[in-house]
Amino acid sequence: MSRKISIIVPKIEEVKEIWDLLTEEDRVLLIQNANLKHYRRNELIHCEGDIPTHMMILVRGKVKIYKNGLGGRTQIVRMLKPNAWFGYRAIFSTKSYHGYNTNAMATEDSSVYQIPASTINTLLHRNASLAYNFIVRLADELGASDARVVSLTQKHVRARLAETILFLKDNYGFREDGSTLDVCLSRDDIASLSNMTTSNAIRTLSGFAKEEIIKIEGRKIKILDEEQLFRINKMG
Amino acid sequence: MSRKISIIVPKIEEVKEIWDLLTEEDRVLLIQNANLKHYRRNELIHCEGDIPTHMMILVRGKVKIYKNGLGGRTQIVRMLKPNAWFGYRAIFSTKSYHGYNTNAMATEDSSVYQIPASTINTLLHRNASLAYNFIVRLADELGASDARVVSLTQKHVRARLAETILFLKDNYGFREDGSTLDVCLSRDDIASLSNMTTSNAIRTLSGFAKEEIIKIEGRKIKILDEEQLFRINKMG
DNA sequence: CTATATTTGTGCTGTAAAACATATTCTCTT
DNA sequence: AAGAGAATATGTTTTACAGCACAAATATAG
Repeated sequence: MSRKISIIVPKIEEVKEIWDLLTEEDRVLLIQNANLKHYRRNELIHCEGDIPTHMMILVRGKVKIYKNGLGGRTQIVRMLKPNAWFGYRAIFSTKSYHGYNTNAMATEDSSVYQIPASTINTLLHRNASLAYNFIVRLADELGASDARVVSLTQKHVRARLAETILFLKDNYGFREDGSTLDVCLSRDDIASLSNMTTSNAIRTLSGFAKEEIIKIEGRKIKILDEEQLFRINKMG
Repeated sequence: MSRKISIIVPKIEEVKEIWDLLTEEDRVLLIQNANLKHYRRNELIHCEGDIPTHMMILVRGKVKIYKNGLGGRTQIVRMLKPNAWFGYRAIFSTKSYHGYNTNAMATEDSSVYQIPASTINTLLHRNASLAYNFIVRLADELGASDARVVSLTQKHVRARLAETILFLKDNYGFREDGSTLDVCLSRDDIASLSNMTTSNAIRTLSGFAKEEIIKIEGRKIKILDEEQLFRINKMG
């Protein structure tokens, strides 16, 4: 049974990160072409191999970007929060003739503006500030990705999990209580973020709980001792 | 004792990848500001923490970009060949107030054009084609970096080493004989590329040699059975 | 041209984390 | 509300690979 629910999302004009960079002419083009889409939790937004036709701006919800690895193992490469742009890397890459090389899935109900690749390319070629903004975004993401290579290959499970928890805190922040992460992920997703098996994510997580570094209540994670998480992240 | 040796490098005008995108005015600015520098084998070009002041274009030699990981372990994140641009990510990133987060070292005698960050920023803000070119480069590198995360974390040593050998072949190609890699790296560098210990790189490399997949002669690697390398890279 | 350091090559040992096995609890669907 | 299928939890076994020790071969310097 489907029930009508009113979903509140910002208008494209309210997505300051992009709007403020545009000229009047650009804005008209964007409004004419931006298209809002809604996704439910666990719905796939795009898939490895799909031909990228749109850039997307997440305006509500949370999205995971992940790759399918060997033997069904998946690796989350990015986690998005509202106002994040995504799906644009594949548009630009010379190496994307085989389509996206990541999957995007809503980890909670989400809304997304879709902007055709052609519109983006038009805007980029006539708006240097926008182009520069893309360069900065890509540079940041590349820096993060390079850093991830080292963390995920060299750190031990405890350090990797601590890093994941701290990342989730930095990215999504806390709820009203000031200590519970404002994001709910399955143990499996936490494992994919931290490059470990689900068993190990569960085990290590409950280890942290026993040491009173965190408190777990279902999928809610409350940080009790952030200092200690820093230490584990650094020292192992 | 220093002996004068004439080093042959292309003029900045001959670096087509950038020159062709520039207007007459841009070209004047570039020539006025580009500065050629030479580095000997194993010389450090920039270092983690250094404040990035220049973008660089490698015009002769080979350079490794690497990160210092835990306990002295290093991780090579990119290997450059002539005409590669580097050092530009750190210029753009909003997260680089602590300087570069990678090191760059010449793995053989190399020459590099240095272009001040200010010059690059001026060019980017008035030349949309150049900006777009940067976007494409960054998008490609980001795609490669994301792929690397999965390869290095999920594949086994044999597969990782096979991937490294195939990468070196794609990146640097063969010598005149059509089968010897046109690049000489220490076992240590091969290990850093493949995320394994030096011992394991040596062991696995001589394993491949025993299986007649490759032939090793000091640091020279000759590919005997590329098909088999593909298979090992894919299947493990 | 020695002397010292670095790189390369092998074997052995220990261990972190994957793989597997099995409950138990949660959460969808009908 | 009941039953099926996920997701969570925890213990046991296995193994891939790091870590170490040491020898031989190269490279570098004095």
